[in-house]
Amino acid sequence: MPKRLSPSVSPRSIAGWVAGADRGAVSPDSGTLRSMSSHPIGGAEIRKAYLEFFAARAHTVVPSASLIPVDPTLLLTVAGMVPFKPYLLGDEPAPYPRATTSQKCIRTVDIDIVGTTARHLSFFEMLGNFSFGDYFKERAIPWAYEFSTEVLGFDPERLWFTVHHSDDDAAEIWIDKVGVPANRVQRRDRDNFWQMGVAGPAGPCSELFYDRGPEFGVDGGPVADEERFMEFWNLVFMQYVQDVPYHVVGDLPAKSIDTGSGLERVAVLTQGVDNVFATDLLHPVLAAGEAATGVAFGTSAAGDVSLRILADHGRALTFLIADGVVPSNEGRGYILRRLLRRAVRHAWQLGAERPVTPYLVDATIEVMSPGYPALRSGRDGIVEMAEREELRFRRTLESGHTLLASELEGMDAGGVLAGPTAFKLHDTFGFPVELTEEIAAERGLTVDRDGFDAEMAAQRERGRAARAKPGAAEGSPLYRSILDAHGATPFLGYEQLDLDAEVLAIIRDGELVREAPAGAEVEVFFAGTTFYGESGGQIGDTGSATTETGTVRITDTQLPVAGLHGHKGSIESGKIAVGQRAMLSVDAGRRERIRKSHTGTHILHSALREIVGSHVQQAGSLVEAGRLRFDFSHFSALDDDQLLAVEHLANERVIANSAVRAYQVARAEAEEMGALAFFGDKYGEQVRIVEAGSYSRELCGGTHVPTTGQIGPLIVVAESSIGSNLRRIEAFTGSSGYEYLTGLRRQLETAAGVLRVRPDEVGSAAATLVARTRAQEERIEAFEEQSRSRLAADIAAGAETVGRGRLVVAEAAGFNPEALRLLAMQVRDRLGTGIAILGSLRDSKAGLVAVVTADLVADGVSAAAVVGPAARVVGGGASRDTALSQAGGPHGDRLGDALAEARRAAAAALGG
RNA sequence: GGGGCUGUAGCUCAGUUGGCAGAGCGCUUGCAUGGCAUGCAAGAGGUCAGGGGUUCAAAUCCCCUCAGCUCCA
Repeated sequence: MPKRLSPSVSPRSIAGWVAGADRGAVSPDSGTLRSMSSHPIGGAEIRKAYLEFFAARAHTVVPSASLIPVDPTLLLTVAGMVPFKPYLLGDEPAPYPRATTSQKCIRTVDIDIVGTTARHLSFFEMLGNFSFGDYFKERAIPWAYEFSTEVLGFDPERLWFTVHHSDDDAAEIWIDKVGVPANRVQRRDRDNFWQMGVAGPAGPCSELFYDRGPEFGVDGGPVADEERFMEFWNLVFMQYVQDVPYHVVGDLPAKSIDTGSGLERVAVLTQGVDNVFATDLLHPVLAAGEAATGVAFGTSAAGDVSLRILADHGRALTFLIADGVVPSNEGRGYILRRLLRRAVRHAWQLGAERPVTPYLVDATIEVMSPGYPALRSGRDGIVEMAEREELRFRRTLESGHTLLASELEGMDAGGVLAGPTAFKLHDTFGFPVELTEEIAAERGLTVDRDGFDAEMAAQRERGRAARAKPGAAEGSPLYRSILDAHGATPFLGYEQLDLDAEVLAIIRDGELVREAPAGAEVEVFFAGTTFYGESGGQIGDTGSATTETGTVRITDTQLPVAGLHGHKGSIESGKIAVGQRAMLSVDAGRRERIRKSHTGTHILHSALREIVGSHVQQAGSLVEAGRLRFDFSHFSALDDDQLLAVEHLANERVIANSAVRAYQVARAEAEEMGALAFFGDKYGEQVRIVEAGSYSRELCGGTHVPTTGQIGPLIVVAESSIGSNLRRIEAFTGSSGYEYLTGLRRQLETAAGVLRVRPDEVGSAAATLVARTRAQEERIEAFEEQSRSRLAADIAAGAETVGRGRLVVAEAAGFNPEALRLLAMQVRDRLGTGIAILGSLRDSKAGLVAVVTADLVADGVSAAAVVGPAARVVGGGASRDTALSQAGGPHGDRLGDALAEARRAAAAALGG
């Protein structure tokens, strides 16, 4: 037993977690997991103890951030350090020297093995303590040991440790300072080196392992077996800078600590169970899976894997939806869809007939809402979203199932389903290959998995190739060097459009130059700028910059790296040089039109949320001079009434002419105010809020008009789909909106002139006209029918008896194929027994048709045989029907010959 | 961002090398019937998603647009 010390836990309560921890947790079969000693056992207890432990050591307790990271380069929050990345990388000053969190995370790289191991999860909570240039290894290591042994009560005899083979410091701290046996500190290479996969900070790490005992695997420490020796804590020591992975080029100025301890894994150890699914954090969700599918855990090995997947994915999808992710075919929406569909697929395989996601969501909320209260208030929306997607996928499964059945039809046992066929089912119809394999197996068949994988690889390659093309040469190091040399180039263009600023750097043809001559295409950087760099959907400003020796015409402004404004354009006259003062001047008219669109976008967004629903979330936008485009999440197309209502509300808000205010606040404050924030934008600790009236409040760095009235007409011109659950709305603003309306009015007046009615009568007049036209068409049709009838009678009257029936051959001018066929049928009906052959010349092309009465058809006479040779005479072909064969050809001048040919063939058929 | 697939009657879908637009279910009407998917008969219902092209002839082949499904990144 470890010696008992009084844990140094802060008495002050920690926001968010305490309530949850106090409720205790329920184990699968043994009542509460409230510990009898002072050691935490339940998941919520561990979470609380961890945060209190580090709070007592001067760490700021930071609430779990959203699964949607602020960092636009990341799809999801995949680790506890993600919210702190800017501080760890030194991009932004940390607001506190130390922090501790229990961070919700999603990681799907290991998704295929979830359920098959004791410890892999796609959704998990990461306990972490962080130091931003404050303490380093010397404290991180002893604290990790102290928490493990004294707070968690782990037996020191069972703890093992790894360090990087180069990291003597860490080994020394473990052995000499902490006093663990040297033989339990093992050295590893890349397993104990942390990096981002790209150039940047990196460092060795040290991990803590718990020996679960001989029944779990072989002896020899984590180097030998990671199932028996379970990793539960990773301490990352960020101390190096590397230019490419594994190539260290120097030391980091401020060394940092980033640790991560998987809450679920710790719970396995404190609760004495053998896998994460048996902990109080997962088991209730697994039980919900049993209830939903009617399959009890322990029935079969495959069933157990499925139930575990339901438990894990159920938690993941609940949290993803709660954080605003919508199932879609791209980005994080696609990850959600894949998790959800995998869960549904397993439920389906277990024979579940009812939707299972509502069970999983409710169980997850029950377990997790103490720590995440927002889950409970969002419950109905989460269930609706999940169930909607589940039902949709069930339909996909049904139709894929029938497709597969028809593919397997007629295959003998032992056969192999072709890889491309399996791939097509997967790629085109979304039918999982695992299901294909399983269903094939039921019939004694196998699937060519290699062929499938090859198709899959080809698909991936296509995606990569398409991706590699556009952003050819980024030249990011170049920009980085400018930023490092001069710092950020502040944007000063909210209040003014002109500015006197020094030229800091010039890039020409991908290289830094001292000066650039007339005609050169350049990207120029100034010490400050009034030009807005494209971001948040708002396009970059244009204008000019003039120095004492020349002028640059600026055609676009970008932010190649955060904080650095690149002004792209060409030297219009003279030359410019680094170090000169430049007079910057933004194209004021264009900026004004952009401002109108940007504020208009916010107003449109607020109107959409009000009319369509609060599930509407921004998924991207484009703000240009005079027009805007806004992408948002929504299930289906907006109907005309909704579109009209949105436009109406937006324009009411424009007309109300409310004030638009922009101000800076701390990020936490903004979140409390409920400002709408969106991924893809980068926000520091200080954020800018833009408010319009009382209805819109968004985090936004863009430029806006001071009052909404200045937006002018906001005219919605299009609403379309850009993928499932994603819509796009487009609108004109300002004078573009006005011009669009006047254009429409001109069109209307033109139409009114043509119709000779007042503009407000155009609709009814057009409707009347269409109705009258249709009536006339019907009358014409009737007349044609009559005249066709008379003509048919005349033609039939000219029939002569040949052999065993009557034969008539006639030519009628100007009949189209359809009319000719109808005529032929009428002739046939007046013939009794016989053959009719009609020809028509139209636009110098020949049309032919032959009909044979039913009794002759039964006798073996074929219309196709009669008219086929004739069709060849006019250079065409004939249909193969025996009762009626239609033919034709381009050589109208040969129609007479063709009819003669047809007559001969018909006479022969009649035996004449 | 890059692929694949689909769009035909109210619904589910057929439609052969391009040649008379169909089936089942549903609907209407009539007749039969002691029900639980009742039987028989008649009928209505179509911009073959929209537009352009090729062709003597296009639901069918080609191009564009719209809508939906799906995979990859």
